Amino acid sequence: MTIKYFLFLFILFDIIQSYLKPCKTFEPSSTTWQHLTPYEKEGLHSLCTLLKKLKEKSSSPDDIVQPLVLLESMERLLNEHESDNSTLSITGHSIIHQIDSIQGLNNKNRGIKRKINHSPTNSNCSISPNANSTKQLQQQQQSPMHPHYDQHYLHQNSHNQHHQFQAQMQQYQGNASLTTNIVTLQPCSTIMLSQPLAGATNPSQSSSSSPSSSIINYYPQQQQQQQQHYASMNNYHHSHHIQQNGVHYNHFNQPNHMNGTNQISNGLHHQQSQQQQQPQQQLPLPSPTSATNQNYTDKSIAGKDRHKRVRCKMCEPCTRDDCGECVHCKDMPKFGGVGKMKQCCMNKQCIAPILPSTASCQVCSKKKGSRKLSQLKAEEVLYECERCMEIHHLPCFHNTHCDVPNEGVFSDDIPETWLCPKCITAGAPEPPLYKLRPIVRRTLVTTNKGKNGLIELPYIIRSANDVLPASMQQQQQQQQQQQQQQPTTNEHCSALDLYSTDDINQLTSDIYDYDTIENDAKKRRLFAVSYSDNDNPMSEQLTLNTNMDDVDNDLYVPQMFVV
DNA sequence: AGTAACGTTCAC
DNA sequence: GTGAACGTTACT
Ligand SMILES: [Zn+2]
Ligand SMILES: [Zn+2]
Ligand SMILES: [Zn+2]
Ligand SMILES: [Zn+2]
Repeated sequence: MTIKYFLFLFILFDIIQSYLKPCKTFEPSSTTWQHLTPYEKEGLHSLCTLLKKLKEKSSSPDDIVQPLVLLESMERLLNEHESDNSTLSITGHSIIHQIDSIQGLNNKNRGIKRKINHSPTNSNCSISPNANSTKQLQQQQQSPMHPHYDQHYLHQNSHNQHHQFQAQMQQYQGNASLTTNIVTLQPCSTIMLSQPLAGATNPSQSSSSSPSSSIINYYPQQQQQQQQHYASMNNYHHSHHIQQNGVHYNHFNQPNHMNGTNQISNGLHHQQSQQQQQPQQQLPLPSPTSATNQNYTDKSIAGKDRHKRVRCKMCEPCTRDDCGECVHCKDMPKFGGVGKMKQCCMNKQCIAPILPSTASCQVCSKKKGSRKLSQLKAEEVLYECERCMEIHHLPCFHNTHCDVPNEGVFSDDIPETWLCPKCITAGAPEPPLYKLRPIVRRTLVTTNKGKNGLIELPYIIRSANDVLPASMQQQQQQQQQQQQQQPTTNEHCSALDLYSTDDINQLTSDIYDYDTIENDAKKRRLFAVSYSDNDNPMSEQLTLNTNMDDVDNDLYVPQMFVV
């Protein structure tokens, strides 16, 4: 016991000695004076007392070579740090959350400044650039600061951290030519480095666009509550049942509220939608009425009605490894990033996104489950409508919508996707690409399908005499089928024909491994065509039962099905 | 519970 | 129009 005890003591002494050594050369007035925390002082004090006692008993540990000297230095340290300000010592709280510019370096303030809940109790303290009053700092923690420090953020509860921050900033100001790096490693320590961490960033160069800012914080700011507005796509169907002939279309009230995916947006953005009835019109009209943001917020829709698509894990990109080089990889913790972007590696974007196993039929509520597509019987396959986003088993759909005259049309590009008879009947206009799910849109873009990957409305667009007798419909279906097999005018064009050179450049510029993806897409198209050539799909459809187990066919819904 | 990453929101 | 951020969903 005693041995352990002394060993412990010795280690403590050692640590304290080495820790305090650098401080001896500074005066308390120096800006680099290291203030001790109350705990350090308390511990030092008790150690000091203990060593004194031991010495009086002449039983000081053998491992302490010069107990007297040690005792002296400890006492001196205690004296020197008598008046230390504990608020300037290490507090365990990170004081800097985002600093991109120091003294005009890297002035650009990047990243999102989320709109803060404007409640006065909000404790976030992004610093307002034009706030000059320091009173508010004490009143609320909305921390305005010296204007010089705008674009910098403090954490909450930062009255004392404010001092810390200023103390550190003073060092910068005092050493205009010297670049000192503050690295907040974790909430309990802030370490000052005299050189940049990675690479030898020349301080004199850092006024340029060097991405490595002088202060690096590995701990992001306390996360603000992000109020997400899920104007669920399922909003769409709420009025759907009401109107049979009218066209429901999501119109755009918020042209600036768009949907981006990190780095892979290809210029197509998803807009917030609101349902609107547009009787007998094909084209969406922007609503003249001003809808507020609240119109888009429907928290009742949260949760189960929100479903997403997931990667198939079987296509070629899905089987790749994280490249470790793209922005998303670099953001991942496993590659040393902080994990803010939370996106899949750009090199392994799925080209056949599927419904998740949790997706369920809107009629019978049965879940898809973890079975592969090829293991399901045809009537067990769930299909999501490309436009209304509803998910149904085909039998369930027809059981509940027997009044809907048209037949569904299936996508040959996106698994488990169709254009439901309701939407066909309603003549829902083709959604712009940016209204698709990012993962779906990406697939269409990377396979060079673009808008041609969208399912076309079969009848209504073509002829004015829409209402056809059932037999005629049957005929037309067959025609459609044929047209699909012998590609339609649209598909007839090679993908390159469909885009201007500029478009191609636009498309290709963002695609990481474009050639590979394009080859995959070609293979897929070939496969789809060959499949539908073999049999007469028309006669097979209803009894199909997806007996394609010998082919690895999980990813690809064959060409056009007619239900 | 922990991790991956999708979809929405927002700043620029 | 574009990309970062981040809440949320899906998977393990
Ligand atoms: Zn990557
Ligand atoms: Zn995939
Ligand atoms: Zn069902
Ligand atoms: Zn639909």
